[in-house]
Amino acid sequence: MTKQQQALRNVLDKFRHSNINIILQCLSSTTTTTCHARQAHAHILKTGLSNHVNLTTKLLSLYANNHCFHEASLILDSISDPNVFTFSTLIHAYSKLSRFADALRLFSRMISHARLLPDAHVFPSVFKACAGLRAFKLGQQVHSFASVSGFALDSLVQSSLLHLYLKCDRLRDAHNLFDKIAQRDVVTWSALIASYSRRGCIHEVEQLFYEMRSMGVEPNLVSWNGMIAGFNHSGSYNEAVFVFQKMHFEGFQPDGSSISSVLPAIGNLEDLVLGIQIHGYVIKQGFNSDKCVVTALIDMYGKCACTLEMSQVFHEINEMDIGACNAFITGLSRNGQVNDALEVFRQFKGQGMELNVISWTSMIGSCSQNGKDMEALELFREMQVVGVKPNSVTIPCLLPACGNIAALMHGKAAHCFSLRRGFSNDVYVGSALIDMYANCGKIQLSRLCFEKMATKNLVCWNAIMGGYAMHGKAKETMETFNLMQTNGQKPDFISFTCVLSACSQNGLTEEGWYYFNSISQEHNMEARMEHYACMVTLLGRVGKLEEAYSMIKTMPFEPDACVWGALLSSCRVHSNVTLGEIAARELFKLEPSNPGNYILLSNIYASEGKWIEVDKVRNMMKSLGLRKNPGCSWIELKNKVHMLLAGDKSHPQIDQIIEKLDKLSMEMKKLGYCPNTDFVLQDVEEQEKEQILCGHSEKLAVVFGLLNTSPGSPLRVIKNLRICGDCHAVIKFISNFEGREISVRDTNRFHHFKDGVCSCGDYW
DNA sequence: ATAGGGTTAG
Repeated sequence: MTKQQQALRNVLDKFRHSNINIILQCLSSTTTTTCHARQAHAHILKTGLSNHVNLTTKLLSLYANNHCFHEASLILDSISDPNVFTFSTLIHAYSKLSRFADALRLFSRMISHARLLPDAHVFPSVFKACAGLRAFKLGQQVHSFASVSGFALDSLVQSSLLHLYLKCDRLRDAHNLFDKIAQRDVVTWSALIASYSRRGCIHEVEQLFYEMRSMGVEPNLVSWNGMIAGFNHSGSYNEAVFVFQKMHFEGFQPDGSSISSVLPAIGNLEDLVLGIQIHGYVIKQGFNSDKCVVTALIDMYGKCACTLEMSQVFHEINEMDIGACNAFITGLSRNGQVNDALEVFRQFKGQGMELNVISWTSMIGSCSQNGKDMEALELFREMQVVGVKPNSVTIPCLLPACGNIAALMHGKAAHCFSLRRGFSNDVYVGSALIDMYANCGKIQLSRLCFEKMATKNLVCWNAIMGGYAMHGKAKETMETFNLMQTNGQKPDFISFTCVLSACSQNGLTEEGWYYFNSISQEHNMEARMEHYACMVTLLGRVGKLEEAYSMIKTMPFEPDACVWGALLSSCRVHSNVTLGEIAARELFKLEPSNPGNYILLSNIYASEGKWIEVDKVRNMMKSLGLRKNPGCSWIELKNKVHMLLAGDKSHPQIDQIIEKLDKLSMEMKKLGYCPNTDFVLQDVEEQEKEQILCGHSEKLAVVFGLLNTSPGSPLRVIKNLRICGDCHAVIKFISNFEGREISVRDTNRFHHFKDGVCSCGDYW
């Protein structure tokens, strides 16, 4: 080869080199596919430039960023003399694509086998890998190594170490480090803001935001987004929307992150108008391919009860995403379509969709909130069979299902599971356990759980008080109520409902008035509907019907069916026709098709011998098509029941009751009627009722199961059976009612009672 | 080649 030829070759090489270099540079700044990487690779091989480290490093990066880690590591191995650049590139790619263990392995290979001294640039990727694996100790070792290598004060190293601390929940260490960092730029500040915002510490977020401004660091889009997310996590939805608008006003164009942070807030505020505006913006800006944005949109429409719009957004998705599916499932069950949700869930599963812990948890939660308790238990089992690990959120979703059907063994199993997995200190898990044990009739175990909890928040205190109240333990409820305040925990409206409910069940008028008045006088809060309802029940129970009525009249809001129902059932007990008529009239307006109200009124008339009025109510029911209800024919039957029960009213025994019921139902059947459970126990005192029920739950379930009852009655029985703690009886009982309709309001009332929120009404 | 942000379950 002549010198000229050699020179020409060099020029050509250089030309090719810069050519490929330009191509690779272009590729690295755009979205590429594996195909691009292969073409570039072929080009490099053809031109014989594969010994140029800078070119192969770029190629390696191209492969790695397209998830072709096998090719990338082959290239690394093929380079005879790899430098820090090459290693860093691959480490960075591993970290970026969440292959944290691979990143750390390669880092270790670089410093031990290749004996290369890293520069400061590689540390952010390594710390990110440690953070991703929550490997705090390993991170500290890497930090020591960085310090020995002379990078201790490098701002890159410090910032990424801060990130590691934050990800590993070392907030205090992070703050100390933050104070030491000399050059705090917008990235450092934003990292801290984001970390506090994830925890919902909105005061810290606000403070940091304004502190950074006063230090002359102007917040960027990421800082703003962190602030929006912070308000969102802390439940300050109005503020989240306000900050979003303010950010826009200050000239920042919201990006996908801003949208997905603000949409949940809009959904929680049910501000559909704003939600639709944001949807428009999403379409205009082309964010509808962003998975988080789409998920947040589905969630928002679900929260605004727009199921059609929600389905539309969901079905327009090109590439299915588990987040969107989960939001869709929850959206359906949130809007009372739990059967559809279950069907969709099964479909996803059948299609081989990889359901995650959120999918299973939300489905379990939907079932246990909608009376599908057995399904919830089955799903919990199934998720573990397919290898999805339940987490600390799954347990509080599952436990209500155990409580609803008094499935004590399942509840205990979930409790043990929580202990093993270390969830038992979680306040949500603890409160759900307290609630579950109370529902299964094991109030002592509730108490034990409560006492074992290291930290107690308002929810825990309310849970134990609700348990006591449910078991009619007024003394314990009041003691706990006082204790929570000496422990510095302020009561909320639920706490008051618990204590008032306990007072009302036990007829403690004086105490009831004291707590009721203290709501506004001592605690500067306003009494809510349920508090008034408790008071009406209490006054009604002790026979102060006029006082109860004047309470209703002076209520600052329109009384609901629970309040009038409480008055009506008291009127039944104390045979007050005048007030009974008033209450019934209101109830007929509020719930025209609830037969229970008509029955109660006719009960009152009958007890006063007003047979003409009884007939009128009966005709009213007939004209409304409520004929089928067994209560219609109650007068003839009631006398028979009373005759039958008269003999041993003081201490009735279950066997005798069953016997009488048998006789009764035969009599009734002869007359062409079915007995109503309300007959059986209506004149028995509460305390006695529990005595009767206790220990005889199964028999009772069988008896009641045979009866054709009004909608309220099965709920009453379920409650009593739950307090007996007899799972089998409850299940048997529920299965008797499968397919029969229990109205939504009844179910709500039932749930209200369960939460200790409502003690009123004619059912309990 | 270089750090920071978002969604869905209580």
